[in-house]
This record gives sequence, C-alpha cells and structure tokens, in this order.
Amino acid sequence: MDELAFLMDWDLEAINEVPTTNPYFSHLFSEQDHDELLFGSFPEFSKTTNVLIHEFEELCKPNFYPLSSQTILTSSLATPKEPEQVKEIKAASHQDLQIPAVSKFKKSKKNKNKSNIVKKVTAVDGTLCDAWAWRKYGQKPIKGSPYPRSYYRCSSSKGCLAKKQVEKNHLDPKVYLVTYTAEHNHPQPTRRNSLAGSTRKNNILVTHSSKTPLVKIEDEVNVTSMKQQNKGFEKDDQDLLEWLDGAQLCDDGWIPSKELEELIGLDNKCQYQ
DNA sequence: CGACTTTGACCAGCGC
DNA sequence: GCGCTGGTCAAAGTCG
Repeated sequence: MDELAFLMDWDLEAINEVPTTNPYFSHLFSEQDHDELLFGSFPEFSKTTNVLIHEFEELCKPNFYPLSSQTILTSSLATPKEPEQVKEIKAASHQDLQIPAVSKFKKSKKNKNKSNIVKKVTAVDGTLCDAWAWRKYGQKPIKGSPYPRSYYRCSSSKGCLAKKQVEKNHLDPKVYLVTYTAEHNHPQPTRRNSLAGSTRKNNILVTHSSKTPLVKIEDEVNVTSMKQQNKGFEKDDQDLLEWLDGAQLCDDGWIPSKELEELIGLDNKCQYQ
C-alpha cells in the first residue's frame, strides 16, 4: 500500500512499460506476454488501468515513440508500414502543438492535464540513451524518493516541445522511470551507435554476449510470425528469413557469430567480445 | 566557442 | 492566506 501511495505520488496520467498494446507492436506479443510485461512490474496496478493504457496507445504512434534501449530490446522486429489513418492523426497532433505563447511559468502545471508516457528503462552500462538529443534543464529532489528527478527537453530542434523526466526507481535503482511529455515536431535524428552490445540490421535486433562468442537474434519467433503474415518485411529481410530457415541454431536460438557476421555484416564498432 | 550541466531562485498549483 | 511541492528559468561553470 505504501508503494501504491508512492506511485500515486508521481501524479502520472498513464502508466506503461513497453507498448505491448500498441497496434504497431501488438503482433509481437501474446496476450500472456502483454499481461506479464504490463502488470508484472507494477502489480499494484490492476487491469482496470486499461483505460489509461488506451490513452497511452493514442499517443504511442511512430514518430513519437522514442527508441530507447528497452523499447528496442523488447520489440525489436519489423517497422510496420504506416497506415493512412495514422498519418492523419499525426498531422492533427502536430497542429495541436502550435500553442500560443503563455507566460513562462503558467504553462508548467498545465502539462499535468496532458497524458504523459511513462516507461521503465533499464540502464545500459549505467547510462540511458535513446535516439533523441536531450538537454538537461533542471533537477529536483522529489518527496518520497531518495533519488532526484532530472528534467530534459529536446535539443535536436529549436521549438521542439518534447520533454522527458528521468528518475531512479527507489525499489530498483538499476531501473529508471522515464516520463515523456509532448511530441517531437521534427524527424528523429539518425540513431548513433550508442547501444552497447547490440546492433540492428534488416529490422532485426542482434545482441551479442560478452560471455560467449555468439550472437543472438531477438524475437526469432516473431520473425516467423511476421513471415507468415507476409508483411512488414523488405526484400533483404526475406533473404535473412530464408537463411534463418536453413541455419543451424545453437541452444536457445543462438547462432554462431561468424555465420551471422557473414550474413549481415556486423559493424566493427559493435563487435562482440 | 558553442553545447551542455549544475544549481539556486522563482513561480503556479494545490491542500489545509 | 500560507506553506509545501513540482516544474522551469537562467547564470555560472564545465567540457570537448
């Protein structure tokens, strides 16, 4: 109950972890996966929070949803084609961003009424990274938490209203809670090779272990699933799938790194140990 | 020198 | 009205 009170203290309008209910990612998760991912980490929240999750889904469209490490690691496969419907929604939401200037402090707490997106992000090598450039503009100690909250705004583009708040989860300091507010009004910058230990090729995330000279293709099952649905793959992906069909996998879906390297040409900068 | 971080101060909203 | 709290500003410092 204390934990719930603590969570409520955050004053969060929407709670989520990974976009398992989002139509763009839902095909990657079974219902069981969804429930485990969504409620397993926040058992305090019952499934009645689906109303809030729906709001999250509305916000969770491509071009807004940031590619954080956790996002990639859990939903790593295809980027589905963008439906016309979504383009319209995006256009409309961008219009909404043209908010008339408000006095500098008045706007601050108005944001409380907007739907925010909260993500749990596990730090990679003690650092947090996503594809956007952020500039820190404040840090505050938060009542009830031993860790301060940091405030960032997007520095990729002048006039971009996107912001995020980052704070450590007091229950698990390795986990950061990231709250995203407002949309980016510009394209996502080219992703730097900042995600240590992993790389993407042909829409498939490849992670490499420091313990073994092996490379693992994440979500191979979903590759098969997507193949069956015959959508979301480019020609190169089809080649990769054909190769996978004939590949000799080690236990747990791991394949010898050399073979994979030959297939997809792993970047030297991301070389596994 | 520009971009970024740090940090104290300021302000608005909210509860009492 | 007052005090607490969270969000933001902006000057100073740091870094590459």
